[in-house]
Amino acid sequence: MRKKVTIDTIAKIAGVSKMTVSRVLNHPELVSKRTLIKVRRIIEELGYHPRADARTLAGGRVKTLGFLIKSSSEFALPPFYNECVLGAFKIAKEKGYRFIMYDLIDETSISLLTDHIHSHFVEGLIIFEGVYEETLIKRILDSGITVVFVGEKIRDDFITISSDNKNGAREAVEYLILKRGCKRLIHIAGTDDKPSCLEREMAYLEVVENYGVENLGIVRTSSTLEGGVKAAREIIKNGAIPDGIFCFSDIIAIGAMHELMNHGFSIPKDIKIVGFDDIILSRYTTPPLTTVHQDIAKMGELAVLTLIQMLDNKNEPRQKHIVFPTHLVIRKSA
Amino acid sequence: MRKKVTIDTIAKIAGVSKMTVSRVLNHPELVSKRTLIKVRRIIEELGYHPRADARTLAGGRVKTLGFLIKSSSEFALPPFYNECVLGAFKIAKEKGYRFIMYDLIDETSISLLTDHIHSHFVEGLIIFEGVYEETLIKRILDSGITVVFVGEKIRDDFITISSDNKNGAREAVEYLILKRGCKRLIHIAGTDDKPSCLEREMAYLEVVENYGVENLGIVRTSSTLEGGVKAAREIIKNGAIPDGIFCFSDIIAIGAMHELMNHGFSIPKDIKIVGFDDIILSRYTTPPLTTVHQDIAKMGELAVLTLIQMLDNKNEPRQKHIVFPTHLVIRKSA
DNA sequence: TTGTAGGCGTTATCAT
DNA sequence: ATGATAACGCCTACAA
Repeated sequence: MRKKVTIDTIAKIAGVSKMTVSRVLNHPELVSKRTLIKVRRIIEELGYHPRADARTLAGGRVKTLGFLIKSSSEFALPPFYNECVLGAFKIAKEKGYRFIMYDLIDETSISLLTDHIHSHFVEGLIIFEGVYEETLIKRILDSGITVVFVGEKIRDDFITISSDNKNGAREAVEYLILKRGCKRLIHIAGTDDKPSCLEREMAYLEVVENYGVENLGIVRTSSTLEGGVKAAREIIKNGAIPDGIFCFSDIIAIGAMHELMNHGFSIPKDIKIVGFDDIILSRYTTPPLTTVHQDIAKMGELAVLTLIQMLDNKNEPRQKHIVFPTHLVIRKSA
Repeated sequence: MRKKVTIDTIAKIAGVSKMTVSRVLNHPELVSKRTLIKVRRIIEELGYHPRADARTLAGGRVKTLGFLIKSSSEFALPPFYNECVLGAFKIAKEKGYRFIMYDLIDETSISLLTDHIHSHFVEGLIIFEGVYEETLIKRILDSGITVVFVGEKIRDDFITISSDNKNGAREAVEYLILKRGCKRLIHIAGTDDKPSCLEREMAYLEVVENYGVENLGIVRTSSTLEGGVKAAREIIKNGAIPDGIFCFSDIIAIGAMHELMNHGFSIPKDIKIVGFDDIILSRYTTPPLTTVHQDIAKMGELAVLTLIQMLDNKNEPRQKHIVFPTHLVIRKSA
């Protein structure tokens, strides 16, 4: 292991002060062409890397964004986040920002985030749906770090980017009733009291009532494959078999569909199923899933764009709350 | 935003030196009970968080592990990693270590990792299968950071934890031939030249030759759902329809199965399909996927255990290369 | 058990 | 265009 090379090493060899080296790194436009080239060559030769900790301690920037998610028992990165993260990452990279995903599943994990916030190792945060405990959010906001919420409109006073849960759910249930002739419906709902859960559930209830269709009930379950399986079992056990099911999420729908078919039900012949999210996987199930499409990737992209704008210009966008439209994607499950 | 509180703030209020505060944080056993309580209370009251950057700069530890992965076009965290990461995270948490996932998909992303390495923001690295460019690995190893490789035995001189690709693949293909009576086989292989690809492919070739069964060919594709779809299309286009397919990975198998069924083939009736990995998803497809099980979660757990042992005791485990057994899980696709 | 001094590597600020 | 100096917040080493 060769000896450590610091900014001083470079400065000495180049015959300049370390400030000049620092400038080469951070404000090359303030350095003369000749020294710039010389210093850069030496940096290259010695494989010098500035220490980010010394840098942040001294007040420098790191151009790093944080993404707050919450893992499930099945997925370190639950599928719902996937495309949002993918979209966000794409834009971040384009803008020269790096990113870290912070899983907020427990205190150990959270301490990493708080460490990084206080060290200024992250400059801005995107808080995804699913992370919404009041106390945790409060702790984060108290640090004063710049923040954008994605997926849920849970705070009036901060930027949020969400999608039109109500209309999406409405369209799905109406499709089941009007186009597929369903008469006995069930909604598999989430377990949380976050807006997305509530709004989709409410829309379901409204539509069912509107059209005078029978509501066999609402089954609550966690948004996992296994959650879907359990919900399906419960439905089967109860004995009141619906001809249509509207699920809170695709991942639930996939689990439920699997279990239902396992028990000999044919989909969509016996039971029609509609999901919500339109995750990538939904195109590859058998039958492919009919679902409410959210443009999750675009939401991620916009979130990053907004965040970077706030960071670079230190101003807020005029519109605090953006709501993306949704639309039904009809495949084979309903 | 309240004024920033540093170790000095606490020290002054507590009427002690900042070293005592530092000790309270890092070596509480060296501090008298009374001061300990007093200082802790003040820390709590003011919500003081030590700055991790100042800490690492001064030589402190952060107890953070890094997980090196590579995203795909479809997944920010490809399913293959999922359970390994889940297992690794579990143990890390138990041991009081935090973790960061580093996606090494491009230079911007990589720069984050190198920043963190040089700042000592990560103490040890787990390098997963899929990250294996010579130059990149070399760069990482040159930094001198402690490392464990998981999924591939790509380096003789470092710790690796991998699974028995050869036997797994052999068992899968033999099952297809011996138990399911397949006579015309195809292997959908990966595109990389990493050991797992090579070994599975080689085993396929050997078994096919051994039993004098017809090898319709090897189709290469990327390990994504879409890759599986493309491979299936190619097979269909070529016109030589196999009665059995052995896939490099489950994710490929799921994509291929989907496309094949799309084209009217019945699985397993017309074509039998076997995957590799046994990712969670494989239990939920229709039909559920027959596949070679790797104990990915356990590999992740052991990797972390090993890494922490190396970090804490500064010694290497006696056995440098661990190979986990695999076994065939028979479900419905073959 | 506690305190003092010094340094970790970088950047901001003010000079020149 | 470049340099000197101080400061960032914490920890190690040594001293009391």
